Amino acid sequence: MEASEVYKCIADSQRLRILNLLEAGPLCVCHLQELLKVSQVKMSKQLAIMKQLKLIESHREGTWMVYSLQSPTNPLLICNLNYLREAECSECNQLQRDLLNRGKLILRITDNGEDCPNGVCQTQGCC
Amino acid sequence: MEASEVYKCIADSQRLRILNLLEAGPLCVCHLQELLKVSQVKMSKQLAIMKQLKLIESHREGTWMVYSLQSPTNPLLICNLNYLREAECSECNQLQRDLLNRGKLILRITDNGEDCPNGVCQTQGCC
DNA sequence: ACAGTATATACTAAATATTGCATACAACAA
DNA sequence: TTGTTGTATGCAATATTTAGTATATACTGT
Repeated sequence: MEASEVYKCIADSQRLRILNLLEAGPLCVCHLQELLKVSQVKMSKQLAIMKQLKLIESHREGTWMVYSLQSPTNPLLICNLNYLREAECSECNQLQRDLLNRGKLILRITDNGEDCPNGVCQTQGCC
Repeated sequence: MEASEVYKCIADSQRLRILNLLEAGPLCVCHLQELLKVSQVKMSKQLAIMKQLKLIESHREGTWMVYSLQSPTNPLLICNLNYLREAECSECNQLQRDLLNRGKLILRITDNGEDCPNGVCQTQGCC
């Protein structure tokens, strides 16, 4: 894949945030929506864009669609995620906060026994 | 500066090529035009975009405008240029070829004693 | 078969980015 | 001053991206 396609993708900070979250583990659409506080339509479209680029992949679990980084993961993407996690800018701080919120979300789901894609929360540190 | 602004900038492969060339040393507009085979208007506009983002800076030498990476250089930009120089994709190969062509251009200029911004070719490995 | 939940897509309007032409400006040389 | 070269910019046309509404699909439970 061309580098510029990856850049165009991560030039949108919402998409960057999604990729950052997915690098930590798979998530279903509704939880991504909740973490990013974004409408269903928009989330679905963002995911479709990245799926088309083969940066992410999805599988169905009942009515849920669970998304994860496509393996083998794109090295340019990983390179940039690693860089941004250490860097200082408001977007970078957001990426950190997102990961913390992901942790809280998973905790809440397991604690409350909330519905979640089949066994994913327990077995894969998600969703 | 926000990361997404850098990404939006380098998502355009022409701008990426310009930045790659400038990382090797300063160049004036007409030589950038020649190396990228692009119209004067377009080159000028691309440079204006990157100057506004403070990724590059310029100074005048007679009628020439000489552009270089703004120092301190943007670390995210450098990180990506370094990555792409080692990577395998058609855009990455283009970056390599551009650097070779830059070498040939400088050689030709010094050999032929072509006009060039004052002393730049001799003293700074350019232009 | 029907209703409900989760997700995707078609279509449209609005916002942004890109392109090219014409023109302006800045320095220089005659 | 005038002409020339190198470069920048205003403007209009075009292309691309984004955002929202409505609707469709896929699965589940009854």
